[in-house]
Amino acid sequence: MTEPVATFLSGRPTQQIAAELLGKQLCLQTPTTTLKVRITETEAYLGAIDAGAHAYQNHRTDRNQALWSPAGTIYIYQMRAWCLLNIVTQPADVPECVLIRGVEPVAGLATMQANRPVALTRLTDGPGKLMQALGLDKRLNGQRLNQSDLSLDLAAGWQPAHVSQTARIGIVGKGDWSTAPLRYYVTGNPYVSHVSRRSLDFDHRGWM
DNA sequence: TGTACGATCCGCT
DNA sequence: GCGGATCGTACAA
Repeated sequence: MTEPVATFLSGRPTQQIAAELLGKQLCLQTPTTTLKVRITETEAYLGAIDAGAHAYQNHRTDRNQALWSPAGTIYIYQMRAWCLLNIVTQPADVPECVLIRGVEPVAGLATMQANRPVALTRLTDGPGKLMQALGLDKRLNGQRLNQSDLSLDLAAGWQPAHVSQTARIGIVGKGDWSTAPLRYYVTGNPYVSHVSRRSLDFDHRGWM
């Protein structure tokens, strides 16, 4: 992992990292092209204390062991028929992460639409959808950002005009953790899950 | 706009 | 078996 990314991911709470990842650019090197996307929606998962997290009470399995690796490690797991992308955010043995729930296409749109032939507005507005559009699966699980085909390019980021903060999606029956405001998204951006089409900013898509 | 349901993998009972 | 950090289709209003 290159030094700027290590610095970005170190020494701050996972909630703050989740918020600041909005607008940052992810790059995926494929055999034929480079796919680029900007992050529009994230969720923070706070490890051992978080009843909504896979690492709750340090519960460790074959599936989630990447969470105990250092910040910058990629954690991908399968949910039903879909794979979901997370970035580990804390030092080794602190199993916190950020789930990437939405991204806005920047480059390689034709490849993404070939991977996922749906309308543009539904291409990457969900955690499983964006993985299908990028053509990713569990093979990247346990690898590291910027030391694999997937990298975080901090220099190319955009700035959200406004960030919305809500409860996480799909965390049901987990007490206060079901309502904790740990989901962050670029207000008005169309590439965000579970937003009504009427509330979108068609001029700037929520960017400054 | 919303609710219901099946697809289909992993971890638990 | 059952349920989950999901998604697409079917169907109702």
